[in-house]
Amino acid sequence: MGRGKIEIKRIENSSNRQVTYSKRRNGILKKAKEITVLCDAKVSLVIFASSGKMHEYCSPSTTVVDILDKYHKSSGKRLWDAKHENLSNEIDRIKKENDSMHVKLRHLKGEDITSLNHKELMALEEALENGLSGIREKQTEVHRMAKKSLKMLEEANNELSYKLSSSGLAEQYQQQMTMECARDMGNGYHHGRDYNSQIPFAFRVQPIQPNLQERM
Amino acid sequence: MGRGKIEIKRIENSSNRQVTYSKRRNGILKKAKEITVLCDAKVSLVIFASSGKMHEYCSPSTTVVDILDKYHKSSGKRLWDAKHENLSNEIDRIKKENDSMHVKLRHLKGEDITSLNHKELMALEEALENGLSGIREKQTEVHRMAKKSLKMLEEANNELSYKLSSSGLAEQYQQQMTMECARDMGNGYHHGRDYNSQIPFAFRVQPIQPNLQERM
DNA sequence: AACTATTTATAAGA
DNA sequence: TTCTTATAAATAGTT
Repeated sequence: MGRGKIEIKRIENSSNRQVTYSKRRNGILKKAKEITVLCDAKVSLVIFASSGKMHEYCSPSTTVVDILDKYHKSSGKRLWDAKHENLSNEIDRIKKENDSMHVKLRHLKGEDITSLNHKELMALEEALENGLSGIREKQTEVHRMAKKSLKMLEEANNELSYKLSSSGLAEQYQQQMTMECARDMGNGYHHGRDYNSQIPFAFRVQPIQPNLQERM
Repeated sequence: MGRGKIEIKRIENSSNRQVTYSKRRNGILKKAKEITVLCDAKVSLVIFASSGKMHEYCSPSTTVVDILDKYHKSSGKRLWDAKHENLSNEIDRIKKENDSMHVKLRHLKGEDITSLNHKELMALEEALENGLSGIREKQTEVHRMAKKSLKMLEEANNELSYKLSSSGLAEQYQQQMTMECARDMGNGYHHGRDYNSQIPFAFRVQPIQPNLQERM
């Protein structure tokens, strides 16, 4: 429909193609609007030029999503499923990982080990021993730090007490108590006891290193 | 374009409307195909008649999903996000669970424990000790079962040997060796050794309980 | 569903 | 891009 008849095949001249695209695109959009009004139809039209630029039309009072939902139902073609598939696969993958970790955790806690064979039990035992030794090492270190910190506190307290006494406001009690506490703490690492619980609350002092308390 | 000009407004006569719909729908579909071929365009066209019947066109070598994916990116309109939200939320939830289990597993293996405080270390230690005792218990049990199974084998072997010898085909060697093996196994549970390795291969016999070997 | 008078879309040119 | 216009194509009303 124009000055000459054209064959329906790709227009090789790029600028002609662009012009024709623009005209025909407008034509289709117009037709889409018309059929919508004339015939009560619902239309979803999305056009991409080869350049990548997009135009769309969608009947008033609906959305592309609505149309596609209907499309989905009507065609039986699984529109969303393709998109969902990736997510679903990922969920499956993660769930599997999750389950296997769950099992491992339970095994490490000594639960559900009835189904394990000898080799697996040996591996578990070794893992647990390694874990335990690592943790005890860490605890020893924590204890060492606690002792060190206490020593520093003790010294600080001594100094303060000295200053207090020499300033005429002598107060021996606190210094004495602090020293007693430090002595008690010196007897090595008490497995399973809280150091803090061994110091009367009234004499607990903020550690010099900030946040040290949290790491105990 | 026809015998008379028409106003673009809803066609009230239902059968006229239906006829016009059918004609124009074909027109649009044809135009969509043409622009696809002529101009290298990608088109997704979905039309619903007021009756609910659907027609669609989609450029060759793509799918509606492809087009809509591009639409999605181009328009910035969140087409399936609503649909995906649930799945995405689930993924997030599971991933979090996953991460926390990962951390727990590493802790139980004695890794990444630098950030733990004293209380947490104590709890870990206890968990590991519990796990270890559970597993050692289990191993003891496995060992007991192995011994029992061996004893049964021994008896079976004795019986077989007896039958062999009394049938005139006396063969003492195997019986003797089997008894030696059993004696060696009687000295309690050897931590970290494989029972099977203590039995000369030639004299290993299928256990009476099926699959027992697997559970060792 | 076909026909056809008309309207509409658009190819080519400017 | 936009306008113009000759012509092809679409289609409204009819059969």
